[in-house]
Amino acid sequence: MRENLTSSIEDYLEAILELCEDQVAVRVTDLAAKLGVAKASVSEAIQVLKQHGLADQERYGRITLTPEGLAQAKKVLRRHQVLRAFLESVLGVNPETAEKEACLMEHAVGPETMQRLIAFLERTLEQSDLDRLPIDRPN
Amino acid sequence: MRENLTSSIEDYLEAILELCEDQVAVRVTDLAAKLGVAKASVSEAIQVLKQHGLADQERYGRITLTPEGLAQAKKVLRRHQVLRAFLESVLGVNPETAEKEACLMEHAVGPETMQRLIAFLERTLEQSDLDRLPIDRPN
DNA sequence: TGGATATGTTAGGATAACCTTAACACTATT
DNA sequence: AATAGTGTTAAGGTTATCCTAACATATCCA
Repeated sequence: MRENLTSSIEDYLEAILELCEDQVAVRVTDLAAKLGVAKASVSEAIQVLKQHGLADQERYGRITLTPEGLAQAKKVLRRHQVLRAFLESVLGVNPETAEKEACLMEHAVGPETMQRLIAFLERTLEQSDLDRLPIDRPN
Repeated sequence: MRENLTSSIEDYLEAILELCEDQVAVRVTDLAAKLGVAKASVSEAIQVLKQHGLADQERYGRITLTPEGLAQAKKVLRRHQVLRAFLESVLGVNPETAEKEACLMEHAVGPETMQRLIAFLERTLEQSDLDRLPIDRPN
């Protein structure tokens, strides 16, 4: 189950995590709305996540992440946030652009780069900026 | 002709430019070797580049870039180099990883980010590092 | 409790972007 | 002009997306 995920599947994973935060259980409908795709597309993607052991869902039920799926999702989300913070707070890129490009770049950076980028931000940014980055060390 | 290029097509463009540098004229065979694909795949990609007005090639002839194609290719190559320099010289990422990830990220960053990243490097890096970045201002 | 409404699944396709091999068409070299 | 190298084309495969429409289940409330 450790093959690489496609960008799109990583996006689904990330979206599930984001929805979890305020809604506990994630519904196909909400995911579809958030990602702007048909419910059928979500159902398909969930099958893929299940095959990878990253999500669970019983028939007609809500979607949850497995522990492994949660870990993966957090990594993706963190990559996103760290990249956005870099673009916005270090480079001064327009927030909208930063958001959009972080979304694309998040699928390209590996663990080494992430670790180093975080270290860089920690010695560069104000504490107030860092506080807005939920960087749980273990992930 | 100003639609977006796919990552793959940008890669072809970049490779053509790189081959141009030492070989003047670029052959299908060389491109195929460089990119690790069949010659047929190169022929196909060239058709796409032609449709976009980015490359010229007469039947059975060598490949050249149009002025527009050259400009585009330079942009892609520069994005690559700037990103690699950032990863390697600022973050200290392993050169091989930096190269690989720059290759993925180069398709994700827009002009604003590029401009700001270059400015950042200019105030951060040693002159000796900057010298190795062929940054023609106009592009 | 039994419809109405919302939600989720499945089947069937469409599209796009890749790639390949094999056969053929040129070109160039000797 | 024969050979070896180079480029093209045709035909097809794969994979990852997405969609619509029809159906299945669940939920809610009158």
